Amino acid sequence: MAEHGYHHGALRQALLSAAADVIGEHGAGALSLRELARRAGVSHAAPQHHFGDKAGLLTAFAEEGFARLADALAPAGDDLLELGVAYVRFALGHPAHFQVMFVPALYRTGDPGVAAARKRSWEALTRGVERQRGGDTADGARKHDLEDAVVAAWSIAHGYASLCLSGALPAGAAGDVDRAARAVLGRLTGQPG
Amino acid sequence: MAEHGYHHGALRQALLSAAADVIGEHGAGALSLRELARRAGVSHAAPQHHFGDKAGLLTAFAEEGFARLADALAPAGDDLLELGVAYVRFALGHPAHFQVMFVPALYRTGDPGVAAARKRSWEALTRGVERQRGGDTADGARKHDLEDAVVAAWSIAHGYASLCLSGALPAGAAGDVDRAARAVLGRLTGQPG
DNA sequence: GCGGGATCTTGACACTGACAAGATACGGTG
DNA sequence: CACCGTATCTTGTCAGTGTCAAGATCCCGC
Repeated sequence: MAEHGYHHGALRQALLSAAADVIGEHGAGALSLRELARRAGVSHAAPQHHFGDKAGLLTAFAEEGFARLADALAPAGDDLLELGVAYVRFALGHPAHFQVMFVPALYRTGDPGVAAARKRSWEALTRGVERQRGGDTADGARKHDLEDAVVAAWSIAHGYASLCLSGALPAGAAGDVDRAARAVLGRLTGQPG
Repeated sequence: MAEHGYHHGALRQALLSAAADVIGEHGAGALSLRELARRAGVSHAAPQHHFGDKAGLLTAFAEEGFARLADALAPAGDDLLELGVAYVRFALGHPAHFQVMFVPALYRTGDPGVAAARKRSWEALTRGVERQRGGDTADGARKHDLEDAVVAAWSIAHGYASLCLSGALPAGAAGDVDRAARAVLGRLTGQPG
């Protein structure tokens, strides 16, 4: 599985994996195709064949992220609070992916693969809100209201995750992710304490 | 005020201003000191005298951002909803600053100036939550609860702003920022419609 | 009016992303 | 098995960038 002379065998995945390490440690700005090639033990231009250019690599990286997010959200079913907790857990568990996914300047957001994976995630979120609100979304007014509710739920989960990752929060949340996330996200769904 | 032969006169501010343009258009990753120098009409190494290195420039840029955020939050007083709206309005009105401020890998987050400006912003946010909850924060349990409430409020405002900027939201919010923000942020403070 | 420090320039070096052309390995076809 | 086409990887090159070092120019206080 390694040490082939010429062909690496699984270079594409190796590069994506190395990218997660680098971005997680030093941020997306410090990412270098040549550094990834070095880590994978191939020549400096090898990545180009698989991804075309840097944006191509990050596009694949973002797609991988959205796919994993949708997978991480699935077990939560349609329980809104659990969806939020799963969202936060994904962000803190895959900081590099999360970081890239929401910076459109880094990759080609219109890429079909990315769009499909992103749609899966959005649908998982929407399902949770629909269920919590009773499920009747027939008339326009209620539909508009539903969208606001989805955005609100997504916002608080996304914002909490972002603030955690950016180190802006006054520590605390470090150890017990789920509990802290629940305490914050619970504010939205009703239970105040 | 311009066209000096050797001395630019206000290079530092000109560079920060140019940085806002570039980052706003092409993202922080596309920022180039040489490009900034070109836009300011100075030589390629001129920025170094004012900022030392790229991280130095972005540190100054982030500090400017936090200072402007604190200023933008001040008029909202201690009205929690208005604070949230002001926060979102700042983010959408200063996308470049907002984008840099919350990516610690880009600059020196420990810089004294940055820390001070950030503290001002945090205090403005906390004030709003304290007032909405009645003001009694004496005993420990309630204090802990207060912190959760601050984080929740900050999270939803920050998350909504981030999602808007990342283009992840299904359009809509574009035209009427204040209304859309109010509809979303209102979910947290109680009024459901 | 002059000296010193702040401001800017010029020149250089290593590193990066991208391109082009060539080398090597793999898989199917005869 | 021999062969060829293609996917994969390499080597070489170029412009652009960040950073450093040394020098030029300007402004202010004395």
